[in-house]
Amino acid sequence: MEELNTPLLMFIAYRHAENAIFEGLAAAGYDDVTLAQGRLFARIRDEGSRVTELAESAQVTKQTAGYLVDQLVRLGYVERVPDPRDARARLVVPSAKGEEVREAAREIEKRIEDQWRAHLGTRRYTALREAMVALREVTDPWV
Amino acid sequence: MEELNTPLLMFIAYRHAENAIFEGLAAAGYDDVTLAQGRLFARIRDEGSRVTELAESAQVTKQTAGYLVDQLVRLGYVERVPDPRDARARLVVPSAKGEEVREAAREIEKRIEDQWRAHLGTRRYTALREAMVALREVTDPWV
DNA sequence: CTAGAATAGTCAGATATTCTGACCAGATGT
DNA sequence: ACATCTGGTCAGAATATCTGACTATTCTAG
Repeated sequence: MEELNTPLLMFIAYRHAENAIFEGLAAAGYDDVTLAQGRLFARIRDEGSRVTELAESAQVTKQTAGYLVDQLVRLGYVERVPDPRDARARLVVPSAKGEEVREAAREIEKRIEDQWRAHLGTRRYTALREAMVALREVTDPWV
Repeated sequence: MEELNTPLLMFIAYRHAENAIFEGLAAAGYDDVTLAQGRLFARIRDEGSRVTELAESAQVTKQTAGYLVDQLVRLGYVERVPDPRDARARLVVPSAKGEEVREAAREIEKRIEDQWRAHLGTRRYTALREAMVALREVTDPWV
């Protein structure tokens, strides 16, 4: 096994989890969502998110974000509701079906983390997670 | 700051590094490569890689990989040479210009890892890296 | 050694994703 | 109240990606 750089190692692990979640959801019947739609969907906060927020957090243009939200609306996973705090804005919130998906995704995600914890041992896994949280301070402009 | 799941934390860090490298290369004059091309390019091994290998490692179809390699050839970053071991196959190898880019990218990547190490402290950073390498055993089908 | 299966890669055509530029309506600051 | 900023959309183009079909070469089991 070659010596890969650290960011790439992180990407490998991330993508593994993403694949597992995507495939798990498809197996559970949620097979009409594409990866791009799913990535955006995963960014929606519980209270709902604005299109602009989603665009920033997923690092796409707001046009792209809007386009993907349209499709999620059509598929019945989210709804657009007015944002009471700003008449220009609308909040993208998960529908009932969307909440089901979120729950299912969280379930799978939890299984993956459990697998990782089992593989590394609780001590190392906790340290890893803690280090990733700390790293976010220098890697996430949205903190 | 909310509690993000571990895979997403990894993605955030990865993308930060990817952005920095992409922007750094653009600033150094390599501004004609797209992200998709760059991602594929980053997978090319020193000895050269086959299109099929690149496709597998980047998780795209071989058609897509071939399409991106075509563009990299046209931009002068890689060449296709016959694979002496298999007359069906051709190896994608970096050109002289491609080697320059690789070197520049490695340079930036190193600076990022140095920054991370400085932020976490050598002890935690080393532990993080070591954990990521170990994690690869359960997340990378290509190990 | 040879037929059949597998592998490396390409061509063609369709779909999905993403971008740039222009624009509107509501909010904010002086 | 005027200019500016912000949230979002519309239109059109470029990029990336896929599925399906195909050729050429290699591998494998008789």
